[in-house]
Amino acid sequence: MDISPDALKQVVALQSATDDDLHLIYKNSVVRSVEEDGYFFMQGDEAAYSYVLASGQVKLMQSNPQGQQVNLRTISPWQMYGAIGAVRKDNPVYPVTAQAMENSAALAIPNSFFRSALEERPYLAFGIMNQMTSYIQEIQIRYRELATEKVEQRVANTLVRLAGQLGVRATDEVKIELAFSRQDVAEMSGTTLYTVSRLLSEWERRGVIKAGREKIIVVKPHELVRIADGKA
Amino acid sequence: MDISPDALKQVVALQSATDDDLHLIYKNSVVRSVEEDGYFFMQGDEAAYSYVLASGQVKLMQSNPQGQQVNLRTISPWQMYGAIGAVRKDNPVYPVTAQAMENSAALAIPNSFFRSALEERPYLAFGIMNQMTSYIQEIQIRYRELATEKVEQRVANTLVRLAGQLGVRATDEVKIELAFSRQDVAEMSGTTLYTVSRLLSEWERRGVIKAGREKIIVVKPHELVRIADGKA
DNA sequence: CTTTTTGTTTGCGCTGGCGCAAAGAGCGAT
DNA sequence: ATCGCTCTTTGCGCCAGCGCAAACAAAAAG
Repeated sequence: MDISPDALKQVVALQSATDDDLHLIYKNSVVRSVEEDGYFFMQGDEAAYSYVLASGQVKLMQSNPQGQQVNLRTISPWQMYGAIGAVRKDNPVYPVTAQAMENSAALAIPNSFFRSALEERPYLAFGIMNQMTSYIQEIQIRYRELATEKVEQRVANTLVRLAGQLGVRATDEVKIELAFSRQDVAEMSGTTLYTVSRLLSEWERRGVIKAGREKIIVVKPHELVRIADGKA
Repeated sequence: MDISPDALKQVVALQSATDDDLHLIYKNSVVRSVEEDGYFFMQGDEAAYSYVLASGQVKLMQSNPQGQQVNLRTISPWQMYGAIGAVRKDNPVYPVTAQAMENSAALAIPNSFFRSALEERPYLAFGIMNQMTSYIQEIQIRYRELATEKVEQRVANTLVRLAGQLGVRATDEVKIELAFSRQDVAEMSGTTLYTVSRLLSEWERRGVIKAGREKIIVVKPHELVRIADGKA
């Protein structure tokens, strides 16, 4: 994997870093490659590194003692993750598990270093705080949806969100392609694989999406939004 | 309301602030009093101030377009809230509504000032980031609970959490008193007032709690925890 | 003390969504 | 081409939890 200090300019959380800063971060970090289905870290592990994804795709999830799990976030290249431990001195433990959805590589920044960098450069902290507030806002909205909306709306919302964040627009019309299993979508929507399957089937019948094995093509995004809003 | 710079030492988010810092913050702020059921700010308002609660109790909630709402957080004195706008330059808008549950007073810190204070004093930013990470961890757990656990467990969990955060221990045994309506608890647990009522009735029959009008006394906390864990 | 307001309880019927089970389909490996 | 693995679909039965409605209870107002 080729990661250069220059590539780090794409990292939103580090947007106000200087070239020197990025070089320093780069020099103090190591690259970690994880193959599909492997883990960057597990919930409960000591949080020693913050990560910047360079290639592949990673999902952050949380499980309860019984092993049921929810997907909290999907990470695409040049997003930072696992940075919670960079801030806390006390019990720096990852609160989530980071699993590679495909072969992935990431820059692992030692928190001891990252922490002192933040202490010396307030403008870096703002980048991190901005990311945190964005995430807080998103998860609060999702929390509200989970509490107040019904499954159909939540699944539609999940697709809309995914399409916006990491959908690949196909050539002609407004087709947006997503690579997720029914189980994945269920864990993102707080429902079951069966219910997701039934909903996708119905939407396919209506021509809103096209479904395949671990693939969902959104044909009429606008219609999905209507469903998400409860107007269908 | 008497708020002194010294009192601000109790604010966890400002724990590493110097006396001078606290004085400066104090001098640049104003006190806002809001009576019961009044609002400090509404979801969507321009986020011009960060608040530190001095007295009373405030709940942070979010509503959807249809007006259904969820309670995200309950603020007790010397907690900071509404600080999301302090960090973001772009669209500083409160993502939640802050409503007083009783007559309350808070120190309103102008974000323009607070922001520059953070820029100049990295150690202050760490206090804020710490608060943010704590909150992220809590809401992620609650999100998972909402997605994977059943109502009985969630309501029990809500009571356990409330008891831990702001329960007042009664003299003798381990009684913990809480002042919330069934509706409040429902909005914190992602369920309905009816279901909460039914559950509380049953638990009262079993002697786990004592219920009153806008009052819940936890008699056997340990038993509640068992229910929350799904072992009852 | 009486009235009004606000919060609580509980019976009842309904249904959204769960989850088993079994069949079907897509994809990689040999 | 065929096998085998994994993911998906769908019929079916079930029940947790919703929400109306009406009675009840505790405060607050007058």
